[in-house]
Amino acid sequence: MSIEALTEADDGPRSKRPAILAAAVECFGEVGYEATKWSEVADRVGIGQTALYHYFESKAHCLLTIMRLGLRNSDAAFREATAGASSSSDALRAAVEAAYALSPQEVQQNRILQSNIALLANERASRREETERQACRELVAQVEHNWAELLERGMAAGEFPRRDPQMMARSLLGLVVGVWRWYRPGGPLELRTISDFITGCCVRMVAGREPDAG
Amino acid sequence: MSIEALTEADDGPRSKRPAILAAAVECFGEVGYEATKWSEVADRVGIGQTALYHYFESKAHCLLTIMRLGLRNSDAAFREATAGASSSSDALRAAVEAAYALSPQEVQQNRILQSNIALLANERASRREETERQACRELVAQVEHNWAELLERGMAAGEFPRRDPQMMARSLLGLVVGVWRWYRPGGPLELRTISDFITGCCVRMVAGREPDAG
DNA sequence: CCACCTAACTGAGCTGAGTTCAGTTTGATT
DNA sequence: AATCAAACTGAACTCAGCTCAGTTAGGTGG
Repeated sequence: MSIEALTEADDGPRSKRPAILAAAVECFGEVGYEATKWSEVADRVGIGQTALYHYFESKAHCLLTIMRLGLRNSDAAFREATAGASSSSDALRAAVEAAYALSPQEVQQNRILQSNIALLANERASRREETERQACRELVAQVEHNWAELLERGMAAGEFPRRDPQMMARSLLGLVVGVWRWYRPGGPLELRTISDFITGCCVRMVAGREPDAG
Repeated sequence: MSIEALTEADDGPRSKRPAILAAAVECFGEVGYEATKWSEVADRVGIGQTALYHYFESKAHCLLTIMRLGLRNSDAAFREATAGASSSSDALRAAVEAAYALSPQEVQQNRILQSNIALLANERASRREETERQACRELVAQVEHNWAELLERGMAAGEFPRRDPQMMARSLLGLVVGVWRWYRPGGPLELRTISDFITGCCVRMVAGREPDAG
């Protein structure tokens, strides 16, 4: 199992942090955060339940970490995908395609992020959880900002009609990430097909003029 | 507080079911399902914690009921809104507008539905919870079907370009309900403004042709 | 080889929200 | 007033998340 998307710089060589995160992504993705027993994660990693607390303050702290890393990856993928685009329209296509260029594990990570996004709304009691939550909120704002900036450039260049960039960014994001609510790896639809379809929707939404009424 | 959207036929005159549902909508909407204490709901209604179990088998059963009633209302609102439309384009606009013609309490209900939609994926252990879950799944399918049918008619009539109706329906729904992830009553944006904006997005997505590349 | 240190880990037990249960109250009906 | 069902309660149980005091594993300096 790939653990690149779940590793951070400050993990020592003996650390089981990435392994715990990977196991948690599996569990949370399969049966949901609430329904997974924290001890089940420990079993999959092959350690006692209490060893988890050497790495994470709580089950919620683990979830928030997964969410932050997912957001970090999304942010990085957007930047990389749009860096070399010659037009805003190309950048838009590249950004949407990048959002779906994911391994099955990363898909799970995004589904988890999407399912538990409401967790970011309210303050957390413990220090470390709150720190992760704040980091997530900043990354969400950053991702929204990335899309809004792309839109603003396209509008300034005359490629896109002028519309509220923030609301448009949120709408695009809603459209793009809404897919994780129903897509399942190995399901009837290929991710490539979905990606092309959604790209078309985004382009029409952003670049399209109002069609004639009727 | 309005309790129309939370009442069912088989509630007796002394029943506190609607009151419990209303209190639960408040709590679940404010701090989230997981973070609300079941006893807090009892306190708001003014009954002991155990009295809740006279009406609901569990906290999850209550949540699933809230979700089912929200879906029932969405389904009904769609039918009512689109019944008298003269064209598919008008029906589309009416359907989107109807999705946002909600009281603050119904907005909360939709936010709860959206936040906990993943709960419908996995089987429930207890009978009554599983019954509610199945009902929710059928209503979700029904709502998707409503939108897909609207799109198919528009395509058949030549109003909309031909595209996969189911994927388009899901995309529209993702766009429409995605708003509940960031909208808050009393926030900077009026629901009316959002409604108009999203309507435009939906129309361009569905009726728009691919704009010229560039 | 040993002393030492820190990261990694464990078993036993605590905590509290969700839940069960046996029994009581309330209110309508006859 | 007697009766019955719906509505309700207090005490106790469950069990997943979590705490804590103490142990093991692996690496480093003497």
